Amino acid sequence: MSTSSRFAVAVHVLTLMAWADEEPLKSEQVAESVNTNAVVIRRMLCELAESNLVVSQTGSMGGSKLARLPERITLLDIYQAVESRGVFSLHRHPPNPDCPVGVNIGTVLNDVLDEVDSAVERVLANMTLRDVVSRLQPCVSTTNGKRASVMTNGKRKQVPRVQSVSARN
Amino acid sequence: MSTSSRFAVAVHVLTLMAWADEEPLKSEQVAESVNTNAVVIRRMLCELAESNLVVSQTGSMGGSKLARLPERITLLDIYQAVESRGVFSLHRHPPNPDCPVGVNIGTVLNDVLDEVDSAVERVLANMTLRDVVSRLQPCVSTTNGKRASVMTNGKRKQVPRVQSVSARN
DNA sequence: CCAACTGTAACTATATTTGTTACAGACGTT
DNA sequence: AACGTCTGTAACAAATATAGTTACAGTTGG
Repeated sequence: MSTSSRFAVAVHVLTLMAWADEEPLKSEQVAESVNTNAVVIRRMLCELAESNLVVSQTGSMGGSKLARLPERITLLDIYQAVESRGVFSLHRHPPNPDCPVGVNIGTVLNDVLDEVDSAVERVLANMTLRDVVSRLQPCVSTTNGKRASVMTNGKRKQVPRVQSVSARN
Repeated sequence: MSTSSRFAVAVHVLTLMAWADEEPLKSEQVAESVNTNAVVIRRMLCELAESNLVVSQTGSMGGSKLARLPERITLLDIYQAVESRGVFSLHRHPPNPDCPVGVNIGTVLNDVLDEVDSAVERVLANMTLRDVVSRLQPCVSTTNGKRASVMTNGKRKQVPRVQSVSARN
């Protein structure tokens, strides 16, 4: 149903910034981790900035970092920042108002879909960026007890853009 | 996020059949209420039939009706019949595996998205087609205490296909 | 002043859903 | 058995939405 990976990418981006602590990240660096174009990232960063989740600085030595601590950013904040519409859509064209069902199904469906949306939001409200970073930690190999840097600086091979193997895609 | 109205349409279609009781409906009648093409409806009916929610009969005097009573069809059944994928998608292209965040964010996100999906399913499992019909009733004007028929038989004007006014679209 | 950034517009590419036309096959009716 | 009315389905066109690209103005540190 969702054809959008905006939420996933937004969480990824902000997780990078939480990981980087206070150091501002350049859109180019972020794009390399997400494996997409830097403009796509900058567009998303603008939305996240509008919702006061990140602050960006223009100019040389610029970049973006979290606007507040990771424990104060919930996944609901992120969701609301980048996914405007609810989980489901109603009919593309309005049903026939001359049909007793068609004329009223929208009202009933809206109630149901609102319940669904609320349930989603409740789940997302219960997890913070900090939680995401914590869940990430055990997977990451560290050589010296300190975090590995977000990205190495050297040139890296482009990751091939094959279809993800995840069952979700 | 969801660009698909499949769930909404499926609920609409099945509600029509619940409303029509045992009388089989033709795809053309259903399409008129939904305000779309009959082939779109037939395609969906095939999916609903595969999930054993409706039974269809070919040939003259054919049509489709519910495979079981409305109180034994949950919205979750409908959702699973017509919406294959979860609520959110992961990255369109896999993240950079050379980045400590990129390599593991998918795993963490999958856990979160599974939680979201479960929450959605719990909500949908708690409502049946019968409930939808009940919620519909108070809105429908009946002239004699009996239900109005699903659609009048006469020619009707085509409903203009303007954008729905619902905030959800 | 220059180089390195962000912000943003305009456009293309890709993916997905929806709508349409066409037709084979099923099945009552006559 | 022929006919008209249905479903099932293929093949394709249109509409919509997301993602990716190029280009460039404006900001800022050095």
